Amino acid sequence: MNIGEVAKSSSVSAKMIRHYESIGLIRTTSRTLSGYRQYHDRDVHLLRFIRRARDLGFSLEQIRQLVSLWDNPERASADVKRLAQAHITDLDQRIAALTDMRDTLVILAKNCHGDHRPDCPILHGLAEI
Amino acid sequence: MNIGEVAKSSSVSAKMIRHYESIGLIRTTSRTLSGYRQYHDRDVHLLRFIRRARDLGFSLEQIRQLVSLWDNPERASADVKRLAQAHITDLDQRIAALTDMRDTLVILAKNCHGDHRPDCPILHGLAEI
DNA sequence: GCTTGACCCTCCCATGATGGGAAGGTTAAA
DNA sequence: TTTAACCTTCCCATCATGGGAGGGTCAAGC
Repeated sequence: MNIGEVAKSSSVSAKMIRHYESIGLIRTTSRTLSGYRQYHDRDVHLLRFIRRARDLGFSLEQIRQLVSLWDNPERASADVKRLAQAHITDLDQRIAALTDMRDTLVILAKNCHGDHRPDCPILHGLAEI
Repeated sequence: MNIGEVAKSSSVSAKMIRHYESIGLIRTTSRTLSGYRQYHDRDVHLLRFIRRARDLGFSLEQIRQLVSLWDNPERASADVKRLAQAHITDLDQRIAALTDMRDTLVILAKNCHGDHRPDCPILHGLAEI
């Protein structure tokens, strides 16, 4: 399989596949005589795994660890769970931060007439909170 | 005032103040003979305004518009409100995306024993969702 | 008057994940 | 043989922020 086909069936762009190779997240693969990368089914599986981890918001550094656990039949599920829970905590913090922003902004916007007049509690709030 | 004092009282780092100047978010300021930037109280106010807008998650591009509205006594509050509501919508989308990730991950983690055994629904989920 | 430490200056580089695009080689079908 | 659709590497951009090098300036204490 060439990189384009793998990209299509894994939903990871060719650009990203090359990038993941360059940072050592996936192994270098064999090449044809003309230099084209050659892939197999197992590469598609790995890239799908990576893609799903990305979709869940894991960083590439975390994914590196997840892949290594995935690859290791001797792993302890506790190690995986620890990674997942650290990420859940991080997500919770980010959600909380965004929610705080949102709530503040909603309050400010609620008091703004939103008409032709210049007076605006939003600008006021930004200037004087 | 030198840049360090402004940085301290606006909570915007000197590094960022220079950067904001370089991208035209704030005006260039006068200099001493030796080249030190000189600031006044109004600069501190502007930087605090910018800092608060950043704290609410506005992008520098949005802040550029907010600053221009803030500066303009003829503004219509509707323009400010429109900006704010676009940002609220954006925040809501980001919160929803992160919450989806979190919920999926929580479900996966709940079913994971988290012990010494290798079997792990989290890895399973990533490999086969 | 000189040293010293705390400032300030500009310039370049790094982050994290992703994409754009240039310049050029390869393949397969018409 | 042409052509279109591939592939290659390399460099640059995003966004907001910081680190650090290399060097100039200022003020306080001796």
